[in-house]
Amino acid sequence: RLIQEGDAALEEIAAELPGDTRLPLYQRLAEALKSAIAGRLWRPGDRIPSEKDLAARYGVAAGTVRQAITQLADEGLVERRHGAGTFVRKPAFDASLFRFFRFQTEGGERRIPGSRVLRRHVLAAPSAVADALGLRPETEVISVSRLRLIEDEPVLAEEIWLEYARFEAFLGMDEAEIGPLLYPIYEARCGQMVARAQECLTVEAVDGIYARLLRIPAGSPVVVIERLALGVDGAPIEWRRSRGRADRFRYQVEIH
Amino acid sequence: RLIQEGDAALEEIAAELPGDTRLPLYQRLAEALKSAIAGRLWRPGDRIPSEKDLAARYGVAAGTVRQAITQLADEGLVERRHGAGTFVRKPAFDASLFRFFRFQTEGGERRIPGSRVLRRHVLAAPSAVADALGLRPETEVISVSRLRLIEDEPVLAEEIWLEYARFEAFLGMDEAEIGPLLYPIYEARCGQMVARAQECLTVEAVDGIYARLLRIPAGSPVVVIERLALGVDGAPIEWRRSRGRADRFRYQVEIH
DNA sequence: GAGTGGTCTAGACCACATC
DNA sequence: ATGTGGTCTAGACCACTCG
Repeated sequence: RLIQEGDAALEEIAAELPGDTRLPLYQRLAEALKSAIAGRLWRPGDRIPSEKDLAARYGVAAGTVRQAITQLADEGLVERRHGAGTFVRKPAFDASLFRFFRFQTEGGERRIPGSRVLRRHVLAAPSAVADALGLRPETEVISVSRLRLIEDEPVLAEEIWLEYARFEAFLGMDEAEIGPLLYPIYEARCGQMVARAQECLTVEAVDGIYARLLRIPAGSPVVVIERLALGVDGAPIEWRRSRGRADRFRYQVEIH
Repeated sequence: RLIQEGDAALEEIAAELPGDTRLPLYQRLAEALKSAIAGRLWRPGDRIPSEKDLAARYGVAAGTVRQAITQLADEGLVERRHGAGTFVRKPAFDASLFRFFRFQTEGGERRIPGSRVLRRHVLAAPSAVADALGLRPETEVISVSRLRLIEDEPVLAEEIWLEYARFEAFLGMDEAEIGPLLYPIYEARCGQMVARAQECLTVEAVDGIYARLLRIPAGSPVVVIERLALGVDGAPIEWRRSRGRADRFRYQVEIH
């Protein structure tokens, strides 16, 4: 069957997929699949329907489904396994931040630092925070202070900002319930799934408060990492500023 | 320069696809296209033959050519322009390094810093250099010291290492001929084309020599950028270590 | 208008994972 | 043995660029 402008059959099929009909089919399909993941219809670890199934369900060619899934795979939302199926990926961003640092734990293995939440409270968003999170000024936000340690040695001091309306459940949690990784908690308790993040790295001289937290002399250089975590739909979820000792910083990039 | 029918360069390419027959067709085709770029049959800025042409010349389906070119595009070797053609990209890595730094030139515009070559000489490769460049120990290499400045203010001190056998021509150049960007020179004078690079960033306290070059107090923090530049075939071409003031450092990443 | 890349279809066969 | 993703073909039409 040939597809032509004004084809009645196409109109019918296209109506099943949401979004601007002028957009390519595979992009609208990709959006539909993302919604299914964002809406937790398909959860991390799940196998999604086969490409053939999806093609039949949406009434498109297998190649089109393939193109849509390729986009999800490129964005890291999904993982293909030859012969087995396509699976929703479990995000693990907290671990990725620590690729930036070398924490010599005797053997030099990579470990997820422990976490100590120092403070959680609610306040009207400072303008920088409202800006980053895309909120109206004065929206209520949660501020979290947190120290991360390896073998009782502080390696990173973090301030974390969350929209109160979305993260009220986090505020109610007992401190003992909060493990070293926050994103699984966001997902389980608050229904907020982090899909990707942007980070900005700079170097500063550390001030008194953070010097004390990190147990280094005031004025020592620290690497500052500002992170904006985004949901599957691209909306900001969390804004975070972390400080770590510059003398342990190490970061690798590929340039293309 | 356009690649045209009857072009000698094109004739040479039209042949059987080399490589392991067990590999997917599109990968062997991608390799063949890369060779044409590495061998400078198609040069930066050139338009390569159309997908249809390539399909006909290699006797494969258009979709297979498309898949191969997609791979080159993903690797940044080539750029597609809808309706116009597919073009070999001109690499511009020297500029990309300077995205890491903010150089406030009054108006805040982005500028390529000037270059002052301080020293060029030949010696037996130190083991770290031989390692990085994949050379046998004691191979002769060229060491280059270089300072980069904006409005007469030093912003970056670089040490650069090149294999003597490949870069003899560079050593013979007059200092006045050497502009701020080295990679175009490598390409024009030495036939060495940089396709991509790996960088590793750390923070150090600056020692006396570099402090003097950068005109900052000894012991100030500097960001150290180690770069390994690779050719189209993935072989190491240049190893470089640059030092810049930490207080002007700024770097942004997307995490997926 | 001619030529280019971009989207989409339909179907074949293969390599791999799982049962 | 069955079903999955991976490769490949052949051809249609669309959207865009350029002379």
